[in-house]
Amino acid sequence: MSKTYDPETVERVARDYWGARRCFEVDEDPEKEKFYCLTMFPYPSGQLHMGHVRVFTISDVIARYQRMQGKHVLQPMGWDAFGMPAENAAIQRGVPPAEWTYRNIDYMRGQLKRLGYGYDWRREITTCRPEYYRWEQWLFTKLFEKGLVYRKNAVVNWDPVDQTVLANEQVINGRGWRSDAPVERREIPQWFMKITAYADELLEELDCLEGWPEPVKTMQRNWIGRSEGVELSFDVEGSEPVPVFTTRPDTLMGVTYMAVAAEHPLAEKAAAKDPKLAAFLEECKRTQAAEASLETMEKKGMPLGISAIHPISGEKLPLWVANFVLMSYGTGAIMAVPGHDQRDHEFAARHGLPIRQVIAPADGREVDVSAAPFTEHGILINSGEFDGLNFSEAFDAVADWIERSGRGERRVHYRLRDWGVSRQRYWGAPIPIVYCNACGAVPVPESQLPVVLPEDVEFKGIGSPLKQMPEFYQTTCPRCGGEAERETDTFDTFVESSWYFARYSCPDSTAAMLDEREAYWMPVDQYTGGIEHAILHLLYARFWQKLMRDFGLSSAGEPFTNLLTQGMVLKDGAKMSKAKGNTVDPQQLIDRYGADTVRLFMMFTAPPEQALEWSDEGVQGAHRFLKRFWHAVQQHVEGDRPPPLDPAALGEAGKELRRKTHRTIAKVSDDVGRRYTFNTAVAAVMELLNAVSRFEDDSAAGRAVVREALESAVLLLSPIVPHICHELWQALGHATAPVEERWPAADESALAQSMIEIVVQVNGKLRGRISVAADAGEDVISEMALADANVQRFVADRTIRKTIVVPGRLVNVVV
RNA sequence: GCCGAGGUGGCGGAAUUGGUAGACGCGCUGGCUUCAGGUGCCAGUGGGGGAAACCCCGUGAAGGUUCAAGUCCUUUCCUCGGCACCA
Repeated sequence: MSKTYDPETVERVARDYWGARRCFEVDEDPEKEKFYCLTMFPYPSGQLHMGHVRVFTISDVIARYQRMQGKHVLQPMGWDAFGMPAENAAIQRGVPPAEWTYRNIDYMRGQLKRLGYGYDWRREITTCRPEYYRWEQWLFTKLFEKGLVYRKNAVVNWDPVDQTVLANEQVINGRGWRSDAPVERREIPQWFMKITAYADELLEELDCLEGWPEPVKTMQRNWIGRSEGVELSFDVEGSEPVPVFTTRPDTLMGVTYMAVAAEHPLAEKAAAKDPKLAAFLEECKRTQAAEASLETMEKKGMPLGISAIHPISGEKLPLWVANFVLMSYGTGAIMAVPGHDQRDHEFAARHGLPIRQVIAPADGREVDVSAAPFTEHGILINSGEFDGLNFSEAFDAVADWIERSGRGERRVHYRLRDWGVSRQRYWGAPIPIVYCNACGAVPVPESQLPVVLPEDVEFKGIGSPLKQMPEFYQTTCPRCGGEAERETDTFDTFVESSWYFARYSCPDSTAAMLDEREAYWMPVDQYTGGIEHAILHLLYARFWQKLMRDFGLSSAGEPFTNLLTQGMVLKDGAKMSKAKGNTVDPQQLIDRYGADTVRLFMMFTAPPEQALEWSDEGVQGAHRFLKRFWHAVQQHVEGDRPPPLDPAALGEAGKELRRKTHRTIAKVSDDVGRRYTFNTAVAAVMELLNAVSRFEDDSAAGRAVVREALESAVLLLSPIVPHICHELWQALGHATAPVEERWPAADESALAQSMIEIVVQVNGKLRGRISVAADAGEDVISEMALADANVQRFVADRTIRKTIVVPGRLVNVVV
């Protein structure tokens, strides 16, 4: 064994060993317990960033640990290869998106191999390949037949200068990022998937996902946003009645005005005769479509000049158009109760509309609703026959009244909206639809799939190149054979990432989207990825899993049994990003220190769910530890090989080191296997190695204890720093490799201790420590505690009111 | 605005079930090694007092529950993330 630690060589040897033995290639084996360990696959942006290294290392540690538990572990890797950056690169550098993407994939694959991740590379998936996306096109056509997809108008950000649709990301302060022109909201026809048809199931099954973090489930629950209420119609002078949805029918008598969205037909009808109003609607349509900006902007509005009629009182209610009412939620119109709703109150205060109290606090408090709305549930007042009812009584009474009068009914609404999957972009999977003048929108038949995206394109950045390619869009109708045009929009890239996890089980299947191998591997046992995907990706993936189940492609209803969401990598307190210029290139660190140092730093610096603060000194510290580890083993193997360990022959110091070894095994097993706190696992092994370096018994028995400690440390660290552990394990005289070894088990007998330390408190403050027999009774312990000199000083002649003994931990004397 | 996470030494963090606050590492200080820089090794390191034994203070802020609170409750301040076309 070399005297100095040379990561470059050590890591090459380990990699070659794993590669030659195909250690990470797995096929279905019904005899063995499977473990499917997956990370969210990367977008091939060019090179790995620190966030990638972090998430892949976390997953690789779990996979390698599970392997050492004897499980049959699948860990695949692939590329989420469609997306906007490829188009931007094409515009900026004149490289076609496909070429740019494939080049990036080749480079990043090399980086992943260099980092030593245990992937089954035979299963690699690249989503921009027709053999992959043909199956999502296929499923889309099946969904079309079942009525689970449909086309309707939806709002996009439109850049009037570049004549193109902009992503929210490309809108900066309301202007196009390239043209700097004010962005407009424009309605265009787009394809939607009916995720709302699965809203209840997506919501209810969250309760069964015990392996998911509670915050993620809460976010999904809120996102789905199930609310029970009533839908009712208000008559309008000279117009059709306007339906509204409310979760607070108990506040019906507090309605003082009504408001509709700018896109609402009533608003547009009124604007036809009123240029000022038309200008206001234009202004609303120019502002950004993102919810965050809608919610924070001023509550602007204009009266439509017409009134609705209150269904009970017959009172006239002015109708307004308001920028905070969304056409996409509920009915696009609201009954406004300024006395008991925050937004209605702000709007009423700003526009001088009346505010009326109809709910009083149940505890009899006085509230002034003209100053601030009272939004809690309470007792009805000023509501005629409904006075005195509480929330649920009033809900039922008003809902019954509405249903009896035929004005509406109880309804469940969801915040969740159907998923718009159309993107007016080139670099995505073509939506497999043909438009025929005679037959309308016709799905492409299975025999004509895939609809292949042409990769050899000229890219100018104005609109989608597909619109300039008649050889792509000119076609014949699959139904009538007449002239027809293909859809030139492509899928949202979330479509590819909604089913790739299942496809890893059978990536080479040409006959079907999924085959019988899926049943062995799915669902994923451990899924790891960024918290930023807590809602959209994870919800869409759950939705697609249910679709695949309902088409008989899978028997699993949920795709991911356990979910780990890792934190971001920060530098100087901000997320590492090119825009902020605070990135650190992992490649430079690998070149300088080796993969193990980078992996160790990532695992040691913070627990996986927390944000990780970058530190150059921390990387050096990790490297220093690996050098110390190397030298500890190197020094040990230089001496004579010790005889087998005989626990009975050990002295006190030997027993102590052995106890430390087995305590460390127990702690690291728990930290890595259950808690996923890799930072404390590393810390525990560091403590063990510190104990080894302080241990001075160089006798045969002493060296045997040291050997056990070192061998344990090597196995315990091998999932985190696999290359160096591979080398050290063999240096310690083993013919095998850690990757083939079983995880060590703590020896209960080594943990036993005859004397333990107990802390003594007086009135909750630490005043002394005593050493007692491990099996001492409470009486003996409190007697010894009181005998302690320092404890005596604080007790003195005061009366002891109580003595609390916590076995094995502490005594608290209350005086 | 809504939703979610977080706030502990100079820094990253530990404290797993309400029971010794600061494990482990970084940094810093002193010493040894070295021509020197670096590396390596040893010791110290929350703040204040003390020669020491020890004592007082201390987990964003303010209250509360408890024999005992970083941990539970109430109020509050601040930071970060998501909000449907970034992936």
